Amino acid sequence: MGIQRKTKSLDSILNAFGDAGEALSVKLLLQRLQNQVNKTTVYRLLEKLVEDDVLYSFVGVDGVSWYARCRTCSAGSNCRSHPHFQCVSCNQVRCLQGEFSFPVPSDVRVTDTQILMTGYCGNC
Amino acid sequence: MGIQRKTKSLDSILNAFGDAGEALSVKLLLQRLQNQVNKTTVYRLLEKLVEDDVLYSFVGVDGVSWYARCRTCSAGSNCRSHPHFQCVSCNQVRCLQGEFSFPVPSDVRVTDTQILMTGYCGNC
DNA sequence: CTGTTATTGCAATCAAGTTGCATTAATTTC
DNA sequence: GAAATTAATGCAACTTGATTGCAATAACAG
Repeated sequence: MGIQRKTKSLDSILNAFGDAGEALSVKLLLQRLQNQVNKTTVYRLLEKLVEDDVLYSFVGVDGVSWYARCRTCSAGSNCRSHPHFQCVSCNQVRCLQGEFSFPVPSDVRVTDTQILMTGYCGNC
Repeated sequence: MGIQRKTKSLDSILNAFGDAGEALSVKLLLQRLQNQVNKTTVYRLLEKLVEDDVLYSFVGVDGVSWYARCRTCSAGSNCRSHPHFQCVSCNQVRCLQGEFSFPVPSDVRVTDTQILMTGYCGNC
């Protein structure tokens, strides 16, 4: 159903993401919000924001979901399918640019592609 | 530390995977083993088998781990980095072949790449 | 066969994520 | 601006995938 009302929680969450295109997990987000917003509310708002294409989400190596607002993708384009890098040491996630295409079997219909590279970031 | 003793549980698990290169989650595996092997044991053996490069693992769309023995990759090669397809309807996972390469930022060191395509399989 | 120690099973626990429900607060209508 | 409507919130309880401690069991080396 998407976002319908402009609330304080919504504002806090969007602010937390900033403009850097940084990816956040719910855990990180809650820390950053200093638990001023309830966990359940965060999950629900994130879900709606993804639905509204304001954020997109993907699953990290550890099975945890990450959320980000992509600065390089315009509203309509499918920003769910660009590659991400996650550091196995500090867990930080970074969005990467990049074009790609894959050979796909004829009997499957692909709607989404996730590319997750893992390794060590510059600091680790 | 890897596998050190040949046990019944180990045998059952390896049999469950068969030679088809099919990917299994712990849940599926336990069903297939009809719970003859303890959940904890399954997790521990899977971990060791991945360590020994007998199996490899990756994370599905829902954050659940999947395990598979790849028939197309030889022992030494990095079979962790080939693409997978997961059906969003029946959740089945299929290993795909395919070459790929991506531009990577210079300050990160990539050790692993996961490519997960999602959509609808032939049956769904 | 016996001793060593890897492996196993169980119960308890952890963490991510979800749900039901009563309360609160945006927004609409007048 | 006040009242009514209903989306959004917070809390507690719960679900599920995965992990851990520990005592019992079973590979296997000698």
